[in-house]
Amino acid sequence: MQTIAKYIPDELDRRIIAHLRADGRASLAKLADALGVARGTVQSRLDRLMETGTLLGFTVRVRDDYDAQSVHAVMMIEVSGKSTTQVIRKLRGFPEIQALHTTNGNWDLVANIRATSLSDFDRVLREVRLVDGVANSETSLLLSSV
Amino acid sequence: MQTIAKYIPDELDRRIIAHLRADGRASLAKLADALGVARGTVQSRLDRLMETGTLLGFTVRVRDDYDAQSVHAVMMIEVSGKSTTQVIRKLRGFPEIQALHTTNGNWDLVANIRATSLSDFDRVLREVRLVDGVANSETSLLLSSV
DNA sequence: CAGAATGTTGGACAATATGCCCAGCCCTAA
DNA sequence: TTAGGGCTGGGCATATTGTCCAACATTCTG
Repeated sequence: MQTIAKYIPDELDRRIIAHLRADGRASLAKLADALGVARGTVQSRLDRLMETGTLLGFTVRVRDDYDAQSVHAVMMIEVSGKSTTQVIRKLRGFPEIQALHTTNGNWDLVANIRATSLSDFDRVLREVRLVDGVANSETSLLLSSV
Repeated sequence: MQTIAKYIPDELDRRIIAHLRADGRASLAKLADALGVARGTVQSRLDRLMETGTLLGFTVRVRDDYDAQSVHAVMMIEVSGKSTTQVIRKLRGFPEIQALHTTNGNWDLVANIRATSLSDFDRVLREVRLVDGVANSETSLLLSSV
């Protein structure tokens, strides 16, 4: 087994992240301007933050009540063999998978799924189960928040 | 006072949002390509989604342990008999339970748990299992966001 | 200490992406 | 039928990105 040293963001990294949290689509030029550093610096920092996994990606903030009429579920996934990394890469391609976590115990991955309709949801489930390396899965539809 | 009619996103809006959730920095051209519509369409839709407040803004997804080292888990709960309502009431009293959903299938409830330490987490698990009406449970520690 | 490695800077450049405009087309409501 | 709204494909100027580079400062290392 290999020990992966976690990248520790420094002051500048944190300022970049703070700005991106407020505006995830800010251009590198604007960020560099706001932070008082060269554009290339922001660019390389951002690359590194992504490579090291400190930043997982970019997303959009949606109004709270947006998901009212959507299908929400949690899917537990068992991965066969050592293909976890590949499976993760594949699953990250599903826009319906809102969050993806590794886990311990009976399962290997926990996915948060959101689809726009039951048929859409059904399609996603089928597709996920067809992903190479997905050995088994168990899905719980979240019916209501209580 | 003026009544603001809430803008109702249609199918295309929702597909745009789904993609942006997966990649908030995707270019309009790529989105248009992926969705099979003209770039101008995506551009005007996105403008409208922002103007109407359906979309609140863009942000970055940061690795879980960036802010604090907290323990995050999802707990599947089976309730015995017809005591679901009572169990829910009890569980809602746990500050560590961030979200609680009813569900179908093998389990009755899905709880999102966040604790500040492993020992704290352990305490919560024990207490939940002691709640009257909780017949069975299965907890998956979420190790990392991927 | 000297040299190497790393990071930042300012600048350059081509390739992309954006913002804005247009005319034409289709559909729906009046 | 007419008007309005939305989508399309296109054009065009500007902004942004990805990628280099040489120069300089700082840190690490033997």
